Amino acid sequence: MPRITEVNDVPPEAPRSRKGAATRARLVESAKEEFEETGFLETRISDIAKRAGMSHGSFYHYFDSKEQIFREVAEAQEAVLTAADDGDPPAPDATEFDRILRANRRYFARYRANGKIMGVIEEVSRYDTVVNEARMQRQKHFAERAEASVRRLQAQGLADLHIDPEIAAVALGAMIARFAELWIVEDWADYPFDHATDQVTRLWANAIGLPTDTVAPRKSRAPVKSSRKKS
Amino acid sequence: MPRITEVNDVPPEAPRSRKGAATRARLVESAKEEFEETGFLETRISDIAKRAGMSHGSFYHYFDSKEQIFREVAEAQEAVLTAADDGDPPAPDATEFDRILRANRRYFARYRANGKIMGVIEEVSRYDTVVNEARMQRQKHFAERAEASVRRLQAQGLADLHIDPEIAAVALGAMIARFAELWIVEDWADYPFDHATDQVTRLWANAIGLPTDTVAPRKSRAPVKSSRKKS
Amino acid sequence: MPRITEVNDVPPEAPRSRKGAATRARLVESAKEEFEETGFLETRISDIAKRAGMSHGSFYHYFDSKEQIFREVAEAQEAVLTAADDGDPPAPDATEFDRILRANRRYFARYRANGKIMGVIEEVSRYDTVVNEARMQRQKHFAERAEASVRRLQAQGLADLHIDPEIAAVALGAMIARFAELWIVEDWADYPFDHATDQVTRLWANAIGLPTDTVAPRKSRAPVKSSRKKS
Amino acid sequence: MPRITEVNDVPPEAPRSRKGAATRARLVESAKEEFEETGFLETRISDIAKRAGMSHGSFYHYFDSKEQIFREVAEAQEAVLTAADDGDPPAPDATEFDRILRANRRYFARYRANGKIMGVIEEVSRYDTVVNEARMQRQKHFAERAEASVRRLQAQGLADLHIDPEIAAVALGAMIARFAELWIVEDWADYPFDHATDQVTRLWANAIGLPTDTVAPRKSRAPVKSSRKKS
DNA sequence: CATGAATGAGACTTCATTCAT
DNA sequence: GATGAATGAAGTCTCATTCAT
Repeated sequence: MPRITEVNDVPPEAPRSRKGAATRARLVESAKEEFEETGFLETRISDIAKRAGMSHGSFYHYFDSKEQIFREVAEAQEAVLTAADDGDPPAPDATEFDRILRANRRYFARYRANGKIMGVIEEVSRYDTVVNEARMQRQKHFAERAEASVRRLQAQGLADLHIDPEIAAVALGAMIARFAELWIVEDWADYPFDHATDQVTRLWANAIGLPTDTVAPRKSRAPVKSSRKKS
Repeated sequence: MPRITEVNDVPPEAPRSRKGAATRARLVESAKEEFEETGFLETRISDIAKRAGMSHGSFYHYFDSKEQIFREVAEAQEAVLTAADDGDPPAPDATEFDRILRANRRYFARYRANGKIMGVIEEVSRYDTVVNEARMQRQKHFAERAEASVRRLQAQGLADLHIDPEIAAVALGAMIARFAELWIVEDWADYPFDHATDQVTRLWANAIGLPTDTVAPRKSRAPVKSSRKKS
Repeated sequence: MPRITEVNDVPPEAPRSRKGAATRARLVESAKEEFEETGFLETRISDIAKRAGMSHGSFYHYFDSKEQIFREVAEAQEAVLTAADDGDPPAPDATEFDRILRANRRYFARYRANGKIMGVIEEVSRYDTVVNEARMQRQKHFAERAEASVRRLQAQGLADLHIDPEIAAVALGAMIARFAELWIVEDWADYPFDHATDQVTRLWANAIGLPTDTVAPRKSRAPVKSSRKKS
Repeated sequence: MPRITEVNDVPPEAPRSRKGAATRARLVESAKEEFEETGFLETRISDIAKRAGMSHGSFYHYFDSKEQIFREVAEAQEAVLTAADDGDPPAPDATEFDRILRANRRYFARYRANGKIMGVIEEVSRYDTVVNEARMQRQKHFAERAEASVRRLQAQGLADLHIDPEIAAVALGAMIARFAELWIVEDWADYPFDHATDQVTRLWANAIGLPTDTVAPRKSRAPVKSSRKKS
């Protein structure tokens, strides 16, 4: 299991028949499930093939290695996380706080819907540079949007001018990402979804100096005593 | 390389002679270096032994497995990160902001001094529950201190009462931890140390509503154009 | 890739249609090219099929195995080497030496025109008895002609009676064959074609005691210093 | 089974203990036997290990691959063929013919004593450049000695000046080598050893114009009818 | 304590060959 | 005839771990 740092330059060609495409899709599906249940390192190629109902040799018609199929799984997942909004458009009179809240809620909801595989991606990104690259792209995607947002708010006099938008974007993005991992993958505690989302967004808003005066305290049950799961 | 989830209950007995203890220490030292250079998965036990200048088989006099020796390396590292303050005591008239800044600076400095191995710990913690446990202890260590701090500040009227101290502690700890990894391990950008430290602390302080009015803007070069390294 | 020692008794039926015959010919052609470029062992059936512009599975309509198609390629090649004279008939007053020279020149010229595949045949003949058999037939073909020639010359008083015609035929045939391989396949040295041909023929003639007095020294640049290529 | 063209740059280190050296020697011995009985391609690493009475994994302590161990076997064999004379020194009054005869007899005797492995070397040399290189070295060794010999005889007026010593050396060396292979490996015919040796030497001597007048016809049973084995 | 030889479980890969469409 | 998906036998190789010396 060598540390993977390069992409194979000659991946197996795309399937040429409808049946082949279906088989390939079945493999990706099975791979995702295996990775979720068994983790990356423990998953064997023959497990994936067996789950997809075919011989292990068939795997090699479609993928060169476990790394390669994982990258496909991971990329699909990253795409889900960074996909454009999929719900109702925000109310026209939504506050800035609401906009941020909405984005965070979407992120956490999507993360939670795929917690298992997200954990595996976090793992693999540490030793597969290709996967790491994809993860960094996601990070960057969010960081850029956040940075632009901070600059805009600063220009509008709504955010603290002492804040460096670039660092703020990275640090707050880090907060969201790592909080999601701790909360959902590591099972750190089982905060109520809305409460945690609201609180984290409040931290974000405060951090950049966005006034939250207008924000009703929400029945936010804080301060709660503790919902911690692990000591 | 099975996913490790249990600690071996019968570790090799502690070395009895002085020479044995020295040999053991040499192994730990060599292991750390190998892990830093090669990563956990790629490092072989024989590499560690060779670097320590001894034969392959001798390793087993001191450790049961690569996992076991890694845990020792990782625990030493976690201890360094959470060690009590090692510098001059804070000035008696230090502001609350300064106290937080001081803690963050210490954390980043220590993290930076051991960036390589921290990255490997992040990796391994994803598939070795013992290592993960140690990492979670660190997280918890910081979270508890942060939570207590927030509660105290709220009680003193210095922090936003809408903030849930528990979630704030976890989220802000996550921000610090992940920002450190991105900045130092992932080499996301090369922010000047003091500037980044100051900015992140400012975000923290703002987040909990700690007044920063009294804080001189510092020659914080913000807003900077960009110091990003990777696109 | 088992050592092949038997011929499959039920080869695929000969193609029935014109199109089939053309396809089959295309395969043989492609196979020869692949073998020349890649060698026998490294060539895969799918390489041959791909080069012939058809799918992998189609190969089996025409041939049972890589060995079988190689035999066809090799036999065609052997046939070329042993084919009857193709040029002008020898001058009626040609000397015996000239007759031998003419035969050798023809052999070397044909060998050289197909050096690549000849090398592969030499290789494969070592582990495919069918190919070896064909090669031995060629050897025997030349040996028989040579033996008859020696006997005739001995009867005419033109050759040394101490020479055993059978052994002479084999040994001199071996000399020609192996010299060709060294010179052309192994690239031992780049002797001028006419010079080498002349010299080797002279050795042959001398060996059997055929008088070469009548042979003009030819502008044979011998003794040359050296034209060796490899040390 | 890739076509091998390069030597591994990091071969397993030499055995460090007496026992290891013995084991290694046992492997080489077993490998030679397996190659002789089964041929190179058909021999599996586990066959070699099993014959040497050890697990297949142990093989990898000493060699990286089948190719590597074969090279060692082949080199030892080439060394045998080119070793200095091992018998009684030639009589001081030996004729030039006798000297050549003696060399040829030695070569054939050694070749015959190792016919099986010589055949395998011939095979492997076609697809392993390292083995081929060793074989070419042997060829060159003989060619150089022969060339020097021809030049000397020419200078002494004992050899035909029309002969190019370089080409003669290569061609006559080729004759000896290939005749040995046909005779001994290919089992072309079972010529009596002395008769064949004598005849081939006579061809050699004649070829370069070395007078053989003084040579008693020897009870050379030539001309024999035929001793051919294969049609 | 130290050595390094020996083991063997376990996974990976290739590719000739079959066969349903 | 042609296609290309599917199979699985067969062999390779690694390396953690044991153990006799």
